Formats: sequence, C-alpha cells, structure tokens
Amino acid sequence: MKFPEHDQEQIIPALKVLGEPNRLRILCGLGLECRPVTDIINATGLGQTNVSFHLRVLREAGFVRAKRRGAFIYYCLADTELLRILHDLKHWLDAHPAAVASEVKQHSRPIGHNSAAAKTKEVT
Amino acid sequence: MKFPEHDQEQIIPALKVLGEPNRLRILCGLGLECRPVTDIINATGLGQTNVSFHLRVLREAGFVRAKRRGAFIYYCLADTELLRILHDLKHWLDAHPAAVASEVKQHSRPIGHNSAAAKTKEVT
DNA sequence: TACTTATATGAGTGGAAACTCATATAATAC
DNA sequence: GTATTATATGAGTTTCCACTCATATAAGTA
Repeated sequence: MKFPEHDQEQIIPALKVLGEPNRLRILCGLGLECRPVTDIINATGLGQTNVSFHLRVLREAGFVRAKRRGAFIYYCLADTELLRILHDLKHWLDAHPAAVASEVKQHSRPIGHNSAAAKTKEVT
Repeated sequence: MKFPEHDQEQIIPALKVLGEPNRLRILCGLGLECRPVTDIINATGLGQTNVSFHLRVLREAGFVRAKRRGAFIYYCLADTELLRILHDLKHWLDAHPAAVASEVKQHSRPIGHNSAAAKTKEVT
C-alpha cells in the first residue's frame, strides 16, 4: 500500500487537529449529541476563549458542525464514523507496544570479522 | 461509539508523532522495504541530525523498527496495516470537506421574535 | 432603548517541539 | 593501532501553537 505525498499533506492538518488533548477531549465528549458551547466549557473545565478557539479549529477541519439555535450554538460530531478510525488506531497501538525509549547501540554479532555473514538484528 | 479519556491519552502521542510532515514523509517513504538512514536522508533532503531525531521518535512510538546490519541501520515500517488506517482517515476527509475558514455570524431567522419557534441552522 | 447571556475574535505570551551545530559512538577497512 | 563511513546524542536556537486577556458581536429580555 502506497501513501503519496499529496495524501500525506491532506491528512497532516487533521492529525494535528486531533493530536491536541483538549481538542480530542472536546470532540469525543460530544458523543452523539449536539451540545451548546457552555456545556462543553462546563464539561471540560477549560476557559471560554480556549473552548471557542478549539471549536473553531475542529469546525474548520470538518470534524464538528455548528448550528445556531437562538442565542446558543450547538456543536456536534460531523460523523461518528471518525470515532471508528480512532478506535482502529487505538487497536493498532494496543497490538504494537511502543519501544521503550532507549539507545541504539548494538553490535550485529558479538565479535565478527566476516562482513558477508553479518545478519540483521533488532535494534531496540 | 464511545471513546473514553483513557483511550484518548493513548492515541494522542501517536497522533502527534504522525502529524509532523517530515516524520510522516519518512514513514510513508519507507514503503514495504527496509532502508538505511542514508537512503532516507537522500530521499527527503533533510539533515542527518534531523532524520536521526525523527527516526528515534518514530521508533519509540512503535511505528518503525530498526535493524543493524554491519555499519548500517535499516529502518522499516513496523506494520503496513498502519497505512490502511491512514487511508481510512484520508477517505473520511475526502468525504467530509473541511469548512472554509469563516466566521460564525448567522441569525437563526431573518427577524424572529418567537424564541420557541427558533429552528437550528447550519453555522458555517 | 439598555442590559444580560452566549459566543467569537484579536493581540500578546509561554512553553513545547522541530531544527541546527558540534561531537560522540559504532562498524569497517587499512 | 588510524582513518573513514554511518548513525546517534546533547546543547542551543527558532518556530509554532495553546492559552489568556480584553473586547466585539449576536441573541434574548425588559
């Protein structure tokens, strides 16, 4: 499977948007319902300005939709299918534990001289 | 579908790692083969120190594996299944165009007085 | 009209992260 | 041993982004 640069450029902004803890919290906190901003402020404990800022980022990225109803603006997930993708990523991570932060300092063989016989070796 | 905070915390570091353009480029550039660092340096045009830094981040996140073979250290994708997830995200984005960066300044009705009759309205 | 609530926007700030430079380590060849 | 190549690491710099403060806009109420 190939992933050309054009596609990379497309998903990078989305990954950045989703990779911010408070933004992901807002997004996932929405669940299937539409909520006014005040609800989100209360649910997250974040400042009003900050929530508003993150909501704009989420909205411009297409992850949430905003509907005004009277004085309130309700935000909701654009498509809950997105959560499935996040689940897929989580499952991938479950199956592929991150390497412990360690140095790369291993010999291919204890004391080798025959370079033709060198075998590849895991470097954690 | 629910996505609890615990799971969010798990995927956030991964999203951050993937959301950096040069890192994603290195990752996707690996394709299915294992490549020595010098190849990656040449392919990307990035500095050696910088490539080495990003490779460490990718390695510690579990996205790539490193194997030493003689003087060279070959890097390869930990699991190409990851590319499928990126594809899924791309397809989602294709189907959900990002909103144009715009202000949220719309009335729910042209000139309404009856708040009980207010209808929700898309706010782009 | 003025007043209150709900939400957005612009400017400024701090911290994190990407990048660069210099140096260290590891392997190979001589 | 020395020299060369391959890669990593530490320190310093710059760039970006989340956050805060102050203010603006929009809707509702009196």
